[in-house]
Amino acid sequence: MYRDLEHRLAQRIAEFLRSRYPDASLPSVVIEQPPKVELGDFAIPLFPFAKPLRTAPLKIAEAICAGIGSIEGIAEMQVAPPGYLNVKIDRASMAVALSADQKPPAEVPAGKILVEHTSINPNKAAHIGHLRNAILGDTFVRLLRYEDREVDVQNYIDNTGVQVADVVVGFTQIEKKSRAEIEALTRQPRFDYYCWDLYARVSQWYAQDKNNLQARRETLHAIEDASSDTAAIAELISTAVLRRHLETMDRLDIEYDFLPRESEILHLNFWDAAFAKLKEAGVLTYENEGKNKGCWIMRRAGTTSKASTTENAEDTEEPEKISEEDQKVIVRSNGTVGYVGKDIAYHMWKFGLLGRDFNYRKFYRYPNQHECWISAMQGEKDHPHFGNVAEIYNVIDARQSEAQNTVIEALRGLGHNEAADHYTHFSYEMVALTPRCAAELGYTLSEEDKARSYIEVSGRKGFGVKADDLLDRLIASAKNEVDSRHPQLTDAERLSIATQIAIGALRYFMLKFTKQSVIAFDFKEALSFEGETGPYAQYAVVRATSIFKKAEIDLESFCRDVARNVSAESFTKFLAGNNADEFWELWQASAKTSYIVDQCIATTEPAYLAKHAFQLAQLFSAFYHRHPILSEPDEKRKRFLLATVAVVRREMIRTLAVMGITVPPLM
RNA sequence: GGGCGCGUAGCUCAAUUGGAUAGAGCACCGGAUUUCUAAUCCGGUGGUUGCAGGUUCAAGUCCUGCCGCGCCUACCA
Repeated sequence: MYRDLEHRLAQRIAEFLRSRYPDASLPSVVIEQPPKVELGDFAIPLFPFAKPLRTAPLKIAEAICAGIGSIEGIAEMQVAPPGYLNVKIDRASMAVALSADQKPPAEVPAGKILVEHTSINPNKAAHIGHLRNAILGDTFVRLLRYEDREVDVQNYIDNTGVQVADVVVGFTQIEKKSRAEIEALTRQPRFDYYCWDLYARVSQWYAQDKNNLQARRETLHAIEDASSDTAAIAELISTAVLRRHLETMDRLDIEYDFLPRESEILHLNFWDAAFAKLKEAGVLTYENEGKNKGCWIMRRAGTTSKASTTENAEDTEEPEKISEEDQKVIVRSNGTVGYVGKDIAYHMWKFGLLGRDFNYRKFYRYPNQHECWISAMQGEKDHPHFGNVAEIYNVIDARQSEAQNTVIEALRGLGHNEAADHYTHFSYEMVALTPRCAAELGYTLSEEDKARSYIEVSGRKGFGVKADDLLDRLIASAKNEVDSRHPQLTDAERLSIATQIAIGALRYFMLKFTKQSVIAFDFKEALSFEGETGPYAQYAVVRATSIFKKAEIDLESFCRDVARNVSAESFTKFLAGNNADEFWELWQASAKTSYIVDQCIATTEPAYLAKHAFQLAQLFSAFYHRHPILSEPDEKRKRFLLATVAVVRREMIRTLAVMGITVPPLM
């Protein structure tokens, strides 16, 4: 609604200026929000137009104001020094539309979108860093689905890499466990915790004696032979840990559609297909000398050749030499392909550019019956179609941006500029621990670490907060509160509420920071249920609902009735006039949800959504406190206040739902 | 050394991507409920936006140079 109106306004102003000044080349019309509600709903700064039009900004504003005529949905325009045009929405008609939950028709762009997130190495328990990834990714998926885009969610599983090999080494070399014993262990409830500790021990074992690293090399090699016992053990472990990850994420209501695995990328020869194309296009070059002698290399992303900056028309004869430090090894001198190479092949598949496909089988069925598929050597005959998408988003932390850019450059080198342009590295910063938090967890810190503002989590060292532990703590903490507030409920009911609160707190916490900010994790902040938190927003919804409950008004029929029978006049009475701004603020904020969703998608920044949820809740809480509704004697005014609550409540629930947060029946 | 990013209130973070008086939460101080739930609300204290220049009608935001911090920079993934 709001988004639509803003768009129309910008268009009309641009048209007006074009017709008034046909010869001038004009900058685009920027619309922003005035600092205070009294000033209006939209503000157009006219300073950028002063020079091209050779007219003072104020004069331009006056000209628009006087000449533009009426615009549907806009009530009035005002000129504001030193050069703004402030625009007010026709409040009553906007309120009528909002009450009826009208949505202007929007055309949904064609083409499927693939979002890849989570992608945890299946060799240990998920930790808070992985939670940030999964929550950002899942929220982005929900944002896209809110706009009716078709989305596939993929979780890439690196089941043949060093990290899995290390845990295999732990079981076979350190613990001397047999395959049967390991199989029994995988059936333990939290097998991933066992691996967490073991993985840390393996790292220590390597550090003790460099010769121990030989075991890693041998294991890594053995895993590649799918028929070996070692490969079977690796498969056993990685599959069991993967299952645990899916369970952990399911606690947060995060689901996947497809799990492509590195083992299939390897054994279905994706790389061979990609390698041939990359060689043919000259993206990869064979290195004859230096430290990378015998490797197939690519130019490292972000580095530029000296020659290409000048206008060298056609120098394809002589592929220019990449300096050693700008070389990225894709295929090692022993012929094995590295991670980036496999990623290039995988991304060619994503865009349908590889000419090969996975085989698929069912892997995990969610309690809601949703089916999650996995790549396999022998697949099922009937399966959904994955890959071959128009657009991709990879939720991967900022440390991997160079690798991501290398993949994009490879696609460009192959001539797939269209694909490269629709490849978005959804980059975010890591979650680290505050020194206080680390100490709390029982780690001894060096003096140097104590002085830092945060310390990086390390799976290798077993240093971090496990996702399930954090969730358990959040639930326990919320349960304490619910127990004392609602002793009349059954234990199961209280647990269910506490769980919703815990998830609300966690998801909000991970989303309130902008992506590029490192989260210095601290239990005190993460466990907080007050102030700018998920529970604050949930609580606002609960209060809104309880008004209707107490009055024994059925919310749905009330909304239906308002939508059908309300007139603009009945709203005007309360939304116009001098003291109406405090009410209008609620309606205006409620109107913005789609606008905010747009913004989140365009900037790949879900934090704006969290801000929106908080703003709605804050406005509502103040309103709730100031205006007793049920005791309101004026029936018409009471009805207006209820209509206000109903709309704000609806938008809060919607916004929270996009963040993956549900609202408990009471708190 | 090179690449990417960060530096804003005591602490943790925002700032509609260059716009009007830099805003929230926490902490601290003082207040509010016989009322629809106090996981709430209202008020107060708190700022030379790391430093120095520059561009612009307008700079926390862009450019240059410093200072400090983090990450990346393996024939690991």
